[in-house]
This record gives sequence, C-alpha cells and structure tokens, in this order.
Amino acid sequence: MAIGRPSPSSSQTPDPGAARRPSRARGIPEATVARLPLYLRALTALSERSVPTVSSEELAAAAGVNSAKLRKDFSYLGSYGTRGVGYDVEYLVYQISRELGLTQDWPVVIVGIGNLGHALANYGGFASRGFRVAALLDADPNVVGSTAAGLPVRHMDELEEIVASQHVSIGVITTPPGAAQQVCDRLVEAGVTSILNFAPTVLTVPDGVDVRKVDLSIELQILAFHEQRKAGDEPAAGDSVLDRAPGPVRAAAAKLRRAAGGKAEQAKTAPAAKGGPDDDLSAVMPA
Amino acid sequence: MAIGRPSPSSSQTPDPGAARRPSRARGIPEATVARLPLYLRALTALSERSVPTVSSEELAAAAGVNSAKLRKDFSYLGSYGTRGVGYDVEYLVYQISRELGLTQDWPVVIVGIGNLGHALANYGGFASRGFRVAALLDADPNVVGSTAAGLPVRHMDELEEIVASQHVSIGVITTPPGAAQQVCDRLVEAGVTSILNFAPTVLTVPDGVDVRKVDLSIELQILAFHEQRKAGDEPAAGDSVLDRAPGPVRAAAAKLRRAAGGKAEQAKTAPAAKGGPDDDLSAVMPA
DNA sequence: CCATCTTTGTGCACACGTTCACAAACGCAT
DNA sequence: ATGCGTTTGTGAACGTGTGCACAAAGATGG
Ligand SMILES: NC(=O)c1ccc[n+]([C@@H]2O[C@H](COP(=O)([O-])OP(=O)(O)OC[C@H]3O[C@@H](n4cnc5c(N)ncnc54)[C@H](O)[C@@H]3O)[C@@H](O)[C@H]2O)c1
Ligand SMILES: NC(=O)c1ccc[n+]([C@@H]2O[C@H](COP(=O)([O-])OP(=O)(O)OC[C@H]3O[C@@H](n4cnc5c(N)ncnc54)[C@H](O)[C@@H]3O)[C@@H](O)[C@H]2O)c1
Repeated sequence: MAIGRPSPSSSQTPDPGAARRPSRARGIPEATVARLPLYLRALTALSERSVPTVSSEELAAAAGVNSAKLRKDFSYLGSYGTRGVGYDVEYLVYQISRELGLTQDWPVVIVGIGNLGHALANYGGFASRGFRVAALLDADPNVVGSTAAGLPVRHMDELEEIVASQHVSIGVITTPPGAAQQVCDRLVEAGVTSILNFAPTVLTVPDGVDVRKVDLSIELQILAFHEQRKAGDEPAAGDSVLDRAPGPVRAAAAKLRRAAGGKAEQAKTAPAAKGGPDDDLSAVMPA
Repeated sequence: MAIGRPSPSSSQTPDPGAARRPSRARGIPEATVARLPLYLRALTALSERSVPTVSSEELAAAAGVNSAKLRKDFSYLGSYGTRGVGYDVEYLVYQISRELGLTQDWPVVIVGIGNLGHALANYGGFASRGFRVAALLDADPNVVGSTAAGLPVRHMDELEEIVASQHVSIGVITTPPGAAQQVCDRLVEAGVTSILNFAPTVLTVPDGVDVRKVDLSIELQILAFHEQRKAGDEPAAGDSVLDRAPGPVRAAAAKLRRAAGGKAEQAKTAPAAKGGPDDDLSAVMPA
C-alpha cells in the first residue's frame, strides 16, 4: 500500500498555487517533474547494465509507477519512444537530464554543519548528479575551521562572497529552526534562488525564490495517522456528538471550551479522559 | 514562489491509487492529512505563547497556506471553530493530535546507523511528538556495540525480537540503497507496517504496508529544474524538429538513435553538441 | 508489399485538490 | 432583544492529476 502524497511529499513543498504560479511553466506539470528524477534513476541503472531499450511497462515497474502515467509523462518531453519497441535508454537518460537541468553543474552551499549538515556533506549521491558542494557554512566559531567530508567549514561571513564568486543558486539549510528564516533571508539576499530546507519551519521568501522542505517529523506523523487507521480504527470516542450537532448545542460547547481557559488544563485533561476526549464537556453539558 | 509538490510533498510517496486504496479512509483526504502536522506545529508554537484563540487567517499565515484551505481541512475533522472568534488553540492541538494518532506512543526502529542514521538518532524533534526510538540496528559488526545518542547499536539479528516485544510498527531505513529492499522485507516480516525510507530505491511491499520516502537527490533535481527555467529558459536547442515531426521522419530519427548503439557514445556526444543535443542526428538526417 | 504483433501516444472520463465567495453563526454593544 | 461587525463552514466552479482503452505507428516475418 502506497500512501498518496499530493506531492507533495513528499516532498516536498505543497501549495502549487501559493504564489500565483500557473505551475505549468512550459507545459510540464509539476507532478511529472517530480517523477522525472525517479525515471532517471531507473534508467541510469539500466544504462549501467547496458540495456539498450526499455518498454514503458518495464520502466514503470522499475520506477514504481503505472505505465500509462509514465507514457503520459514522457509525452510532455516529446516523442522519444518507438512504437513496438520502447524507449532508447541512453537517449532518454540524456533527454531527462537535459530537461531537469542536470547537464550543467549546480554548486550548492550547506548552512549549519551539525549532525545533519555533516551527514549531507558526506553524502555521495550529491555529486553524482551534477550537484557540487561549493561550501559548508556555520556561525559557530567552534565548528568553523573544522572539516567535513574533506571540505573546510567556513564562517557565515564568507557567504556572500562565495555565492557571488561561484554563482551558487541553490542553498541547503540545516540549522536549528530558530535560525532558519534569518539564514534564508541572508541566502536570498546573497543571490540564492532555490532553497532546500531541513529545519521544521515555514520559510517566507520573495517571489522568484523556490523553497522545498524535507521534514522527518511530518513524514512520521503521516505514517502514524495511517498506522492508527490500520490498527483498530475504533469509533474512537472523541469527536463528541456535541461538535457535530447543529444549533445552540454546538455553540454552547464552543463557549465552554474557551471558558475552560488557560492552556495546560485543557490540553492535559482531554487526553486523560478515557471514555473519549470530550467526556469533560459531556459531564458539564449532559444534553 | 513556492513549488507545488502534489505533496505528495512532499514529501513523499506519490501514487495514491497505486494500491487501489480510495485514499479517503474515513473522509479525511490525503492532502489534508499531510497538512495537519503543519497546523499542529504552528498551533503548538501559539500554545507555548499562551495564545488562547486564533483565526483561520492568522493560523493559515503561520502555517504557510491559504485560509480557505485551512478551514476546509479543519471541516473534515469536525466543527471545532467558533464563528466570529476563531479556533481554540489548546482544543485544536488536542483534536489534531488525536486525529494523527499522536496521543499514543510510537516506538520506532532505525536500521543502518551510518552518517544519516546517526543524525536521526540524535534528532530531538523525534521524541517531541510521541515517537520513541526503540532501537538502533546495523549489520556491520564494527558498528554494533557502539552507541549513538546514548543508545546502543544492536545487531540485525535482534530485530525480530525487538519489534515483537516492543510492538514496533514503524521502521526507518537508512542503509545503502543496495540493502534497502532486503532490510525492508525483513522489517515487514517482523511485523512493521509503516516504513520511512531514506535510501534512493523503490521499495516493494505487500498490501497493508505503508511506505514514504525522503530523497534529497530528488528534491535537488526538482529545484534544478525550476532553477534552469528561471535562468534563461532559452529556446534550449535540443528537442529537435525531428522529434516533433510526424510521420516517417520521426521514425527514421528513432531508428538512428537505436542504431547509434552502445551507450557511451550517444550519452557523451549529445551533450557535447553545441548547437543542440540533436545536432549529431541533424547531420545525418539533413531533412 | 502485406499481415500480424507489439507498444507508444493520447482523448476522455473521472477523482482529487484548490479557491472563491457567501450565508449562517456567533460575540458584543446598545 | 436587536443590530452590527467578524469569522466560520461549505457549495460550487475550476484546475490538476490519474488511469483506461484504443487507434495509429512501427517492427518483423513472410
Ligand atoms: N538531525 C536530524 O536527523 C534531523 C532530522 C530532521 C530535521 N532536522 C532539523 O535539521 C536541523 C539541523 O539538525 P541537526 O541535528 O544537524 O542540528 P545541530 O544542532 O546538530 O546543528 C545545527 C548547526 O547549525 C549551526 N547554526 C546555528 N545557528 C546558525 C546560524 N544562524 N547560521 C549558521 N549556522 C548556524 C550550529 O552551529 C550547528 O552547527 C534542525 O532544524 C533540525 O530540526 C534534523
Ligand atoms: N547521508 C546523507 O545525507 C544522505 C542523504 C540522502 C540519502 N541518503 C541515503 O541514506 C542512506 C544512508 O546514508 P549514509 O550516508 O548514512 O550511509 P552510510 O554508509 O554512512 O551508512 C549506512 C549504514 O548502513 C549499514 N548497513 C549496510 N547494510 C546493512 C544491512 N543489510 N542491514 C543493516 N544495516 C546495514 C552500514 O553498516 C552503515 O552503518 C543511503 O541509502 C544514502 O543514499 C543519505
């Protein structure tokens, strides 16, 4: 069972219309763009095994999608297949790479070289697709000067110079959430126009700047939701009749909730109530 | 500018209909489920500042979505707001937590304690939402026995016992891609029914098992696509007329591509061609 | 050159997700 | 009670994404 991610997923920044972008810049739908890297990975594997051609059915299986979707996706790139035969692997690898902009080199800066920043710096799959770590940056003097994956960690003060001189347009943020917006602003100011954010914060950026986020915690919560659904899915108490009921009853319930007042009480008592989270209310509002 | 991720972001496993799951188990759409953690995070911040109520407009801004979407999302949970006032922060925190299944404890195992596994083990935001690291596992004898974030790294042989005795239903895979499917199979066999996969591989699982993936490389490639679009978006050569042309011309082009044969040549010559990636073909097929 | 078999490319219908816009509900002041 | 300003909850329109199913394109063999 695969869980649908409006892709957002996961990746993983939703909200297609948030910035009034028709999303379909030159005809390639977002959903297709998000799958191209998947196809590319599968094709690269085939290429390494010197497989000359592949059918939509085979490739779709390797990429974990359905073949009609794959064919439609490819149709946005042009007619690169041969009926009765399939797709030429090498040719397709190149076409997709070109479409994704991977035929050029993308220097990237990573800001915040803690646990996660270190792991990313050491990640080999980075360089394999045209992404090159231009610099590792941190604000902590104790971290600056050390090395990670053979690269020196440099101070944030050097950011502007690095971005400008190396034409960096992609930045990765792995700082604590409190520093993320500030770091983001500085990256944007320096000229970065694409940001991959690992900090659990909503980043605000000007038009023209893209943000994608990776949030472990969100992914786990989504899994928990489905897990809960699988295990049991009891009528689940809670969700009291009060809240579904129309008219003055609901209003009274709402009033009570607010009246229950300051924070902790409500948050603690509710989960504690065993027959359902609204027991406390039902006790006050019997009918 | 926010890039749309059919969020499936997100995040980050697309394909809602892949396993014939109507996706809308008890009425809550996947897209909404994926946003609930976002709302929850914003609400938690408000709660810590002792803000009693919040309007859809304010909360939407904090979560980075539009207010109509937020209201519709909440409407799937029930009528928890008060017209003219807004939503009770504490009450909403609890309702969303309950809906996501966060009122209970979720033990999690992490398999593959390398760079990334270490970072995840050290991640504090883990425990903060009811997720508890039940065990760290690895196959490498050199790693087993060491500690990460105060927890001992245990051998894969113990997996089955740990999953069974601690009722673990969520597993995180941070092994190299080559080992991921095998590890996945073993997790599933042991009883895990939700998997978060960091390895760049397509995992195959039986029905009833959920998989979500986090793939840094895919995120960067999507950013690169949009970055390329922003910078220039030149007619981009390539995409030769041959391939758009109908009839025998296209067929001939396809034939030539295949005939060009073994791998390297095609992949290398194409990007090298300066006037466009299909120049090599145009040279052979002038008209 | 024709028949047959395979596989692409796509029109179409439908499902899902987003946004608008507004009536109904509510708090509050008079 | 009544009226007024505010904000929710949702019907309806629209846009995006998915999957079916099939005609047309091409391969292949006679
Ligand atoms: N570790 C994980 O597995 C994990 C998982 C999911 C999300 N995250 C998120 O990723 C981020 C990093 O996590 P981590 O575990 O690596 O944290 P960390 O504390 O180990 O590292 C953070 C680094 O950022 C640096 N930093 C702080 N403020 C800075 C600033 N203003 N400018 C530049 N650098 C600054 C710190 O010096 C530190 O080196 C956090 O936001 C965390 O919530 C981490
Ligand atoms: N490091 C990153 O930032 C990063 C980013 C994106 C994706 N990834 C992916 O995450 C995975 C882990 O990355 P990493 O950098 O931590 O790699 P790593 O090599 O540092 O760690 C992998 C760990 O998995 C263990 N392992 C190998 N086979 C195993 C098996 N069959 N059972 C149990 N454990 C096994 C190894 O002993 C090792 O400790 C890789 O698939 C990588 O592609 C990593």
